[in-house]
Amino acid sequence: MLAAERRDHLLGLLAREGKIVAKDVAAGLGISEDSVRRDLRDLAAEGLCQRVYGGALPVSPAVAGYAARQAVAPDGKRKVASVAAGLVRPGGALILDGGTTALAVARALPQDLACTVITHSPTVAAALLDHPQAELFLLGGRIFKHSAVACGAAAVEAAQNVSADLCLLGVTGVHPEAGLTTADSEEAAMKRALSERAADTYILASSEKLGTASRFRVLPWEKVSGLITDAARDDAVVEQINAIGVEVLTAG
Amino acid sequence: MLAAERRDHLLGLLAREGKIVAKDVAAGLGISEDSVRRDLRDLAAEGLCQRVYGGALPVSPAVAGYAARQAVAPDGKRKVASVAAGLVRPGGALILDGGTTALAVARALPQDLACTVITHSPTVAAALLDHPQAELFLLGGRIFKHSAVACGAAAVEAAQNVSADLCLLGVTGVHPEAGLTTADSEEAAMKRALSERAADTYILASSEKLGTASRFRVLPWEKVSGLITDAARDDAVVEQINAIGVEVLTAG
DNA sequence: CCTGTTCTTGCGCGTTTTTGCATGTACGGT
DNA sequence: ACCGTACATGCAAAAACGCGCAAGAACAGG
Repeated sequence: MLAAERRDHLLGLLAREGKIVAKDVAAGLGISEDSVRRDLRDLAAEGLCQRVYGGALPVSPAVAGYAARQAVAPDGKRKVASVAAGLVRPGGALILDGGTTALAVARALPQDLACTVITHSPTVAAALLDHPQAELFLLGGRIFKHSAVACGAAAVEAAQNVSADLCLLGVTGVHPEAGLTTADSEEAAMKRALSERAADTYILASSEKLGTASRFRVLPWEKVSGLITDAARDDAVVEQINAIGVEVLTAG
Repeated sequence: MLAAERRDHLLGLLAREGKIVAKDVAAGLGISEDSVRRDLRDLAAEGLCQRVYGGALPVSPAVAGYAARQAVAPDGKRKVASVAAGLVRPGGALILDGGTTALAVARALPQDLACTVITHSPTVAAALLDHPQAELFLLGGRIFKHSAVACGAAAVEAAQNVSADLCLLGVTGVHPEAGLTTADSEEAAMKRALSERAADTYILASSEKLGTASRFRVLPWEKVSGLITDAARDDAVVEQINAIGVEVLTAG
């Protein structure tokens, strides 16, 4: 049994049955549970499955979690969102990323703020429908369920036709050396495209993202105007980022 | 039964039935009530449910979802949506309009239907995020707030790049002579553009729309494959439309 | 063909997580 | 106010996990 063959088998099983129990697979294939666990760990690192105690589940449950997650914005994200919302000038144009933090920003925008918001996230767009003064522009494309945003060639192309004063990006990894990273390459490309269409780019990073890195790089620090976080001003990672020359806005 | 799987099951149950009774679930799954209680406590800690004596409730009526929200949708629209959802073939491609009736269709689509849905409505897109098998394509453009859909030149242009088997359109006026009409010219143009990209176009029309006409024409009857309504089969307007040669699907 | 290296795989071992049960406490209906 | 039920907590057994290690296979280069 080839290793790659085994991984395919696991993915097939996952798609067919909706779950994987490490013990059963090991017994069925006559290999050790360790190998199964190792494979599962690798697949999870590539975002192809979700590792859970006892086996693995498809990544899609993460989507179900998304709808539920957006109901309650953790305190950290709310603080970050509030600071970010303060950066938006009346009459200005804002490019707003997708994800839970960006959604929190949308909700934190003053109800009667007159500005233009450009987004590739249907949930962000839906959240801004009740801002009567806000002009909304939606970037279309194939929707990546994982994070509920439009990505891919069509979305990047659509982004080329807009420009703005400010771009607020969410990422999954913020690291002094690795820069800004995210788990999906398409998403990374999309965020890059958005950033290039704005005069200034600020990163939304609740404290748990600091010091971590994901697989795909979004931007190097040079392309970023600032970082918005709820971490303490004397946090080790915050100080390192400050030393690079990036403005850090802390939400105490 | 994996622990994570059990938690998903609980969340699903919560969304479907609007409540969880710890005892029943424990009996149904053949596990101890303690495990159920522990799971509920964890979910509550993450803000995914509200713990109550005896079980749990959704964190907010909005998340309760589906069962509750659909009850909010007027009965007529729900019936129309249900019939419309039945027209969608597995593996097929559907162009879905915006508006409350189209949103009801999105919610009426089977959770695990594998199909492609193209829409210019961020709310429809958001509603379909939890359909793991559905491929979603969003048409971008300037958002018209009153109906919450992308319209205008960019949106029409984006629509030119897609095609589908079926297009489901909502309108505000359905009249035997005036044809299909709506209140906004941009929206009318957008609906026209969508209709042209699909092999078949069906109109979603709850009974109160029948016999009325709005300012801007969307389509003449010749361009329409059928009408889906909750009006009676022997309704005067329905019979007139039938006489024109348009298929009328009634949702008894 | 031989050798050193790298990668994979299975196993042992200590650690962590889960789970059902028992106990005492808090709650809600009657 | 009382009684049954639901609850939290502590506990111990079992399962799952991660890590390090060593044997073996595959591989590259001389």
